[in-house]
Amino acid sequence: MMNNTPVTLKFLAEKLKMSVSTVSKALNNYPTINEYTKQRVQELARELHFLPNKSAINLKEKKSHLIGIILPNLLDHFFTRSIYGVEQFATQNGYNVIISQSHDDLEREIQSANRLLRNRVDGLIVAISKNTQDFAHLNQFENMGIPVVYYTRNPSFNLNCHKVLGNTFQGCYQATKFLIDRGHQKIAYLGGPKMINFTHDRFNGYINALKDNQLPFSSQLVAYTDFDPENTISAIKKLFTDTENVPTALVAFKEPILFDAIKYLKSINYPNVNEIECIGFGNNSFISYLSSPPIASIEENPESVGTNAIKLLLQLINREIDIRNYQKIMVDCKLIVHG
Amino acid sequence: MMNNTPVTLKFLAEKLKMSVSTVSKALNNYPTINEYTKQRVQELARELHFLPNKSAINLKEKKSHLIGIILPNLLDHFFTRSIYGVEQFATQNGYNVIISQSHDDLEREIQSANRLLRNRVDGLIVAISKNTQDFAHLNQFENMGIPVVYYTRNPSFNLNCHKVLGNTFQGCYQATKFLIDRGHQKIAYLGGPKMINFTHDRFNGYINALKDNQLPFSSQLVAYTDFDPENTISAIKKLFTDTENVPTALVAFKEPILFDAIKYLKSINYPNVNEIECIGFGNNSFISYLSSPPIASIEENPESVGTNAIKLLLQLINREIDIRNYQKIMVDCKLIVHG
DNA sequence: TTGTATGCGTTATCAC
DNA sequence: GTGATAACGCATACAA
Repeated sequence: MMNNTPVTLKFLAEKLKMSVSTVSKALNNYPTINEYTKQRVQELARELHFLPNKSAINLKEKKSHLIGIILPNLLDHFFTRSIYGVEQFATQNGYNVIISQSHDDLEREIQSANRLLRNRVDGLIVAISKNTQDFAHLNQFENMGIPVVYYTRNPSFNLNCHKVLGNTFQGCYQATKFLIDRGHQKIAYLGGPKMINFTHDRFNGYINALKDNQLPFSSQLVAYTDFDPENTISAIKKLFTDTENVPTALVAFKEPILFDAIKYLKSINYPNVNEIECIGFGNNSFISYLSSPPIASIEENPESVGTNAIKLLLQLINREIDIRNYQKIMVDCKLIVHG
Repeated sequence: MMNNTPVTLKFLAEKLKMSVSTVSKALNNYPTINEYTKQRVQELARELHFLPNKSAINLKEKKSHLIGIILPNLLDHFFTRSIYGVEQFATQNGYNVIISQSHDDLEREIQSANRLLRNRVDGLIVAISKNTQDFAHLNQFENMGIPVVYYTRNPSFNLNCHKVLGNTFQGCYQATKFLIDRGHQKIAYLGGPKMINFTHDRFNGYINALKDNQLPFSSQLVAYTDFDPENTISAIKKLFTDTENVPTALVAFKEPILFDAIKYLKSINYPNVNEIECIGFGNNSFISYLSSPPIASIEENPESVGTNAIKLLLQLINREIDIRNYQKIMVDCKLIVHG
């Protein structure tokens, strides 16, 4: 059952007493090749389970057919779901996807980037770590003519890069508006790491919803954290200790962080925790298991973000869009009301 | 900044007025090459950012340096965590990992397998779908001399394949024993799909723990489900309706399914739900957010399962272990008591 | 309609 | 110490 001599074009050619190029053309359905010849070649190829050697094709075409993707963490369902969109479309177009996790660590992100570069990926999709401020390791790619698409997390100050983003402004606006419409006057905002664009757009959505509905803004109602539960607790303490200015609702930049917040409030027996109406980004499937779930979630449509990223990347790879013609694509969020 | 002529060995050779082979040897630190020559070559290579062409090397070495991995779903933290172990070790050894999700669907698993075969992966790691009973699509690999390692989910009846498994017998035994030691007499067992080896080992662990502790077995206390919440509800109905034989504790084959079960019991206002002591496989990080969390979890050490799988696979690829010398590796579980 | 020759970028064998 | 040459497997321009 196990073949020792590999089945190559040459091998087929010898068996068929034809030239290698005829075999090659026959398999690739060249119009100049005789029908009968094609049949003979294709039949033998099938019979001997001929598989074209991908490395040889890659060498010839000067392509690896590999797409690199760097992201912080696959335990975050946003990224896992975004992968789904990427793989789907990449696969359909003959590309394989190599996933590399940075664990939100700059050093590992740099290593991932260098490794993917050495492996000559044809394009890169990246969600930067929370510490990424210098982009030399990512700029290498464009300098070699390899397109890069930043998705979700990206250098917000930089216009000279391709971006695919969730429209977190709109998402946050909608969430805040929803809470206002339910009669809340004191809506707290719990924001994420300031380095990355986690913060600005969402915060602006929050602010604008307040303004558009004639609610006053109070800096007492805003606090920032990151992915460390300790910092979330500090932030929550800040928001909920001023007894004269107690929030009755809360918008958080990310769902697990919101859960940490609620967990803390419960742990200190904060009065009427269940009456605080909360909304976070994510729409995590675990919500259905929570005893006091958020009243709604901001669905970020990660699959769509992923699909848009890979579609743009392939257009750049295929030179359908010039690599210097920087694109920005926004994917709308959707408010999902629970229960 | 953007190079148009690619930096190849030939290009370097011309610049340096040397032969291509000398440049190649210099870069690979051949002992026969003059020290000064090496320096000149390596310096220019660094200066011009020379990157050896992976496709050419792959062609020469008859390797793709690609590892394929087929698994049901990345939303399952077990698999996501197992990936971590795989990637870590694969990367260190110069391999890239291509992940392919079957979504527990046989048809998609077959497509994934064929795609990975076409891409000539050097080895395959696979957790089969819940419907996989025919293995032709996976046997292709071994027939071409490409090693396959089954991990976690595998054809339990088949000894002629390489396996890396969590020791679910031991995990389930430990969990059941733990509940017995806490005084429970009626411990229910909620098992998974019967096709795959989800079931046998765990069930045996349960049974053996009962037996070793002189507790009677009752088929009333055993029910089976899969990943469909509907079926879980049916199973739970079976377990908790016989009022004379009501379980006071429950062991479940997978944590999210356990959560579905508890959620259902709560939804029907089952009396004293919080007093039912539950244990499931997984040790999901979301547990800390649950108001009535399981009393303990069976930690399956997925990272270690992944690491063992890739280590075995690389040994097979490198012919350090004969491909017909079938290996079976067990990774112990650990009972994690919460709170 | 088919075959010959060349090149993709690298490594390895053998001369020199 | 260094260099010419072949080979890996495939695709294609050109010749026949």
